[in-house]
Amino acid sequence: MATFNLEADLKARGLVFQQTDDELFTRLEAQPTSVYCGFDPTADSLHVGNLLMLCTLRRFQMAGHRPIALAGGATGMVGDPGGRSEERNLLDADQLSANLSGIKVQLAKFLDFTDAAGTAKAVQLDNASWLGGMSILTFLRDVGKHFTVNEMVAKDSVKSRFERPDHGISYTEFSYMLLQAADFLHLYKNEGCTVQIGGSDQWGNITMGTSLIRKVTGGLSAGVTMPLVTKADGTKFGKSVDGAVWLDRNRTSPYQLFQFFVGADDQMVGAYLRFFTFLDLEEIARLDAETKEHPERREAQRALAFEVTSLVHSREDATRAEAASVALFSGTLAQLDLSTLKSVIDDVPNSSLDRFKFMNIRIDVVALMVETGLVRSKAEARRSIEQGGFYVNDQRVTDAERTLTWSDCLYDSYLVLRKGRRQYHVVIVQ
RNA sequence: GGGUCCGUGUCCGAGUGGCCAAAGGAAACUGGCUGUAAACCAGUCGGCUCAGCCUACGGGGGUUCGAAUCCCUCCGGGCCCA
Repeated sequence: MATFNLEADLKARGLVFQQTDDELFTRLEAQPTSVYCGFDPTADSLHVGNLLMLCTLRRFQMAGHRPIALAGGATGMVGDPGGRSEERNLLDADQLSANLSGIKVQLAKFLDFTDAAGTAKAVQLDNASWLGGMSILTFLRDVGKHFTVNEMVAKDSVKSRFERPDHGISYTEFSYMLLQAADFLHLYKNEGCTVQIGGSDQWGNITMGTSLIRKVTGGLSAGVTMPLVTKADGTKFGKSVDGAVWLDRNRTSPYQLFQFFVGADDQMVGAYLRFFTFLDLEEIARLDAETKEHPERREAQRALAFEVTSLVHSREDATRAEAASVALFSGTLAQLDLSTLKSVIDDVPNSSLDRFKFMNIRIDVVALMVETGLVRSKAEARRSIEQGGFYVNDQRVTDAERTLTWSDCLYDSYLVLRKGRRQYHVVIVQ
């Protein structure tokens, strides 16, 4: 721990996008503090978009600081005006607490919430517990009074809304930055929290907080933002065929998570390794070189996928996901022995089919594709077949009218369906 | 409260009585080339019992042989005035 240099590590990894002042890391080195980062509790799971903050918070904890994962139970109802957000719905108490506990499990994979962490023991707080009961007058007097509308209007998040002629911004959303500033002030006063971290889109909100703290208490606080994670073409990171990539295994299986990262661009894989893994920098530099020399080996991507899957799920899950990937992408599916095939199935999207039913009738391929969820409609299924993009046990299906019988099964029990290059689904006949 | 403009497919955005399942762009999917990469090229991109039919242009109602397009009304949003 003592040897871990936070500033050097963060900067070497390209994690520091902006920082409020130059001395902040010096102060951090001299004195452990509490660091906070907000997470949106609108679902019971986080997604890969949250990964950067999770990892960064962990790096702070590694350096001896106390991470505070703030669930925006209150602010989550309001909505940050930055994105294309629409007015949020209020979460009811039951839903919120379910979400919080789901998220807590995931946070615990990255942060140490146990006493073993000593003074750096992580905590999860919900801002509804202080903002929820605050009266509007208290808020206006203690928070609103310290800001001019002029400066609020100048924030990028707000400005962009003004510039869109077809959409305005509600007063509620306009207030968001003040609520976040109030959070920081609360944490500063009650939790000894002097640093807030966030994505680069949070810069404006963070500086509102540091400035509120200065005005109210005269105290010094700071903020650090991380770069926006993108794909090589600059588009949004974190979407796959089925939408968001979740950290919850029931929403996105370890295999799917592994696959998501294995598909990383050559151009970005080095940055992702620095962001999302705890491999040391020499090892990452080695992988960079490997990518340059033998990109086709995808060694960096494999390492990335393995590390992230290990972090989010477990080492065992990562090993299994990797084995499943090797088996499916080795190109010799039909030659796989039964035990290998069996061991792979659980990790790949799968479904089962009743054996008796299957023995008596022929199964329409198109219908099967829809049932497995590989396609959303029969039309899409036909299209996929017409375009030569559908395979059963590695054999391209050329006829949309094709039906399957028991004899098409591998080892009398399995149908390995594939759409396109890499979307697999195993049907188990039992 | 008054005036005015707007609400189109996943998103952006044309269309202002028939030629509209609706231009164009983006995203996405598939194929080709590769390395489970990117770029590039090609195709696809509402659904179905698929040469036909159904559903769709904020909701509902109406005019018309015929409406995304016209009228009424409701909902939502922008701007201006009070």
